[in-house]
Amino acid sequence: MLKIGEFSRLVDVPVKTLRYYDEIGLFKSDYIDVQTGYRFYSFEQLPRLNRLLALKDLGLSLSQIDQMLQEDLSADQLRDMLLQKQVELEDLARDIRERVARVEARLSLIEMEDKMPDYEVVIKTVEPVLIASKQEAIPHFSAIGSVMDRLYNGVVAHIVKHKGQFAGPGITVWHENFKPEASVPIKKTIPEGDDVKVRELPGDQMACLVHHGGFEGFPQAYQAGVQWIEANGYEITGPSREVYLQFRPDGNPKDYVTEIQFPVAKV
Amino acid sequence: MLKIGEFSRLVDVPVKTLRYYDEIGLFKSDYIDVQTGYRFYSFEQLPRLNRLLALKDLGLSLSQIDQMLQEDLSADQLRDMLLQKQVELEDLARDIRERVARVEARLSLIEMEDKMPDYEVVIKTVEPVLIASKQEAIPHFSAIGSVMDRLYNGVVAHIVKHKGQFAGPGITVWHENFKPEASVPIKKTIPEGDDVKVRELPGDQMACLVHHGGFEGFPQAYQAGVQWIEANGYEITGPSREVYLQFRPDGNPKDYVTEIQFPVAKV
DNA sequence: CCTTGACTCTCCAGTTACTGGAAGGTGTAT
DNA sequence: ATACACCTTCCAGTAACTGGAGAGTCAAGG
Repeated sequence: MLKIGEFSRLVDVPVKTLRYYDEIGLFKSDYIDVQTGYRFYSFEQLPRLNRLLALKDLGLSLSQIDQMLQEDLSADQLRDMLLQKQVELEDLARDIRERVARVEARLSLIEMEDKMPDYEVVIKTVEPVLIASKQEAIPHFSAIGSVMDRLYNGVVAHIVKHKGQFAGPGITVWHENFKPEASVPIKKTIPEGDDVKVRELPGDQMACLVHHGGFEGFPQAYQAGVQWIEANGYEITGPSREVYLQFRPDGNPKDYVTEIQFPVAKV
Repeated sequence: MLKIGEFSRLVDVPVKTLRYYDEIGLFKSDYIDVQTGYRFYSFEQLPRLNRLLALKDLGLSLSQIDQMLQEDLSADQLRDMLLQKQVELEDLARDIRERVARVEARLSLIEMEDKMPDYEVVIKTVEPVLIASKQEAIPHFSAIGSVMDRLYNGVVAHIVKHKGQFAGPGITVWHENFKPEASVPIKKTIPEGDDVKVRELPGDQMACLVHHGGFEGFPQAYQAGVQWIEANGYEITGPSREVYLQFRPDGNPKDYVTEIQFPVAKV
């Protein structure tokens, strides 16, 4: 019979930890002196503790270990638990590799620019939204402003006409061939018009970044987004979106806030 | 100005989490209504939150993020923190790879034997111990028993003669050429004898396993130990030891408990 | 025999980054 | 007027310990 300190030295497990295992019932002392409350451990307990420690070394949680230490567990059940743990660990390993890649990407940015990047890209899930929208090709780069004005005015007029309720800031979806879809979220569906469609913009996993300021800064922002997506092992899976979080045609462009979203998936 | 729920949807962070960040001062709401206590967030806060989320994605703790969000941090400091995190992550990655290897080793054992292994091997650090010891080559396999008896009797007699105090169970250190060193831990140093040495057995990282029963089972136990060490990417770096945790020459061999220790290092 | 120091006990608090729930106030649509 | 969604604070719980306070126990030395 060994006192807790002796046993602790023998198995190289802190006294506190042994008491904790005792408390949660994972590994009870063999015998407790009624007078003093001292715990006593025996050599017969070593196999159980060593098995416990070996399983802990595999990264299993104490409650999983508790299950695995049950005598009546079949080899199949044991295998299943280990297989599950294996999958878990491999997921974790992948996760960490990605993390390392992100840290490296950021380090190289800092090396280049000696500061944090201008645009922070985050992955998030956006909810589907019901929108009314109008689409039109842009004939020439310089015409973007006027075309967009026209599109949004058309959509807004249509919504107002059908007494629709606005549900958020405007969103431009950039389809192929430089063909923007000017969309305005609405609370409930309304009839479609000649050229105003009503549909649900699907939710998706998006790489997002926020741009503060006028539209002249957009190219840089897009570039930063695309670079991040490449560097972090994602690929763009659909049309990007611009969400005009803060915008008024008569406002100061400096105060504009736009979120740029790229639907992405892990390569 | 956005209420917490709206902001939550915008940044895809749970309301609870935003409140928590507010509480710990990591990310405060822009403004709080004095009447209602409602938190309000502004678009100007997006860059800080996005940076926060990006850093969180790297695996930094909230307090580290808090530091990195300070405005007055130099690029050098930023780089140092990231480099440190990189090292940390790489350590973690290695750790997980090793864990996966151990899980696989155990799975293959279970496949073979349809149960948990008979010997659990654990790595632990053993403390240095002061010992008195005597060494002698074993002429022939069959002579182990008698030689050991003689050695231990000699050491014990020597200790008693010099009024030394015993400090634990006997330990045999198996040096090369089948030359065991019978050692008995003592509390304080005593004079050496003709063939009894007094020295400190160094502490080390050891792969340990516990054998219950008589000496006839030792070969299997050693085999299990060596196999584990190979399978788990360690190598043996010195003489192995046997610690006779429970042993009496007149006792029943079934009750013997012996710990076998291999000094090891990661390959 | 007494004291000292090492050891043990229980109980409580703190760690991280939240999550869940209860009880109660607020804002808006029908 | 009343649902209902939303907001508030406060409290408890998570995993696996770790640290500390205050009090009792044990063995050796003087």
